[in-house]
Amino acid sequence: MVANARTACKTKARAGNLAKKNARTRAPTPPPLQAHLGFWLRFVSNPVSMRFQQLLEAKDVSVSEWVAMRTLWSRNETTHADLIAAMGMTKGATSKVVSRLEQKGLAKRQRAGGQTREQVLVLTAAGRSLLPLLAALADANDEHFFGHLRANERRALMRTLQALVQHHQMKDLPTA
Amino acid sequence: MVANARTACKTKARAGNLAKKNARTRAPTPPPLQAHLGFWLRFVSNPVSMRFQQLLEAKDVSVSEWVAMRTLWSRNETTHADLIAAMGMTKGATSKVVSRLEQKGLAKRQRAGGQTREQVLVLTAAGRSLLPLLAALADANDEHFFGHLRANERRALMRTLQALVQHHQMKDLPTA
DNA sequence: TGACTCGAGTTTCCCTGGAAACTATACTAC
DNA sequence: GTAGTATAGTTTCCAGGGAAACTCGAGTCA
Repeated sequence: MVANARTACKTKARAGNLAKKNARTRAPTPPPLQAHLGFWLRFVSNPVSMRFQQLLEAKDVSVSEWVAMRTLWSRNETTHADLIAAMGMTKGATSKVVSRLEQKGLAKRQRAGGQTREQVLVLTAAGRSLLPLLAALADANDEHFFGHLRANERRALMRTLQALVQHHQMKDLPTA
Repeated sequence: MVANARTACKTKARAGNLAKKNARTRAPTPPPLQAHLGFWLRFVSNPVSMRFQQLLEAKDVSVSEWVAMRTLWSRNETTHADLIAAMGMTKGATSKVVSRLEQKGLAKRQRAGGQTREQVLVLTAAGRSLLPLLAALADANDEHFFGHLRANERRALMRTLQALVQHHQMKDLPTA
């Protein structure tokens, strides 16, 4: 119970009492992990991401680097702020991703025209030529996991997920 | 191109040539991130997990600790090996989770009967009394994200995800 | 019994991301 | 112009997980 005192310190006596009460009244067995949709989402999402990560590894690129590169590809000029918003990571983490891309020679930081302090980020030639390969890996990974679904099943799943994003106004890009 | 040499070193000239060819032939714009189901899965899964993580934080428990605790709850005797399999983490990471639980007084390592080196892991009284609270948070989180769906929509989503698990024989528990 | 091997669990090292402190540039007010 | 403030981006520190080295108890075979 020692360490639990630390636990309780945030929720104060209320939580402690509740816990005691639950123990005393023999609360029914709580629902299993598998009862939650969140569980299954992650259960599926994890291996999908992990496999993609392994595919990218052969090209010495991480998933977040891929996301950043694909984001830069779409736009002529991307500011660091844009990238932060697009990637849904903190600015610190984003900065580090850009630094890694720069080290690998796949992207460059550039000062915007009028000496502003904002940066413009662009893919290098190497980055642009590598990107289609990475995109192919992304396609292959999706195909591997979802290729056996019928077209309407895939659409249904995608629509469901998009509807959730819409409904909850989720805005962050998944990155890791 | 400097760092890219490093990239190419694994895939050798083949990849390099392919990249060059793609650049030369003006490959069509690769599909956007949003074209992939994997993307949407993670897009939804991430905030769900993150919100759950925040809920758990108030009880000073992490998601992986919750998974471990919920796993221990279900069984009378769980060996460390069982837990590793159930959590889908490496044994090193699992060991650390158990250590944290032990420090917090929520679980205990015990030697199995005959002096074997295998451990049996059990929740402490504190752990058992805390668990229903955590389970309630899991329920609340699921309700928050999926409560607005109709029962048949929820079932459809869950069945789809479970079918994917089945089809690909995914076995790892999501943990982070 | 003693040397060897096997394998359960721990520890160490490294990587990545978040939080927050920090730096430095640009803008505002005077 | 100069002081003060806001903010773009970087750096530092910390936590958690994977990989792999390591430790040590438990069998095996001579």
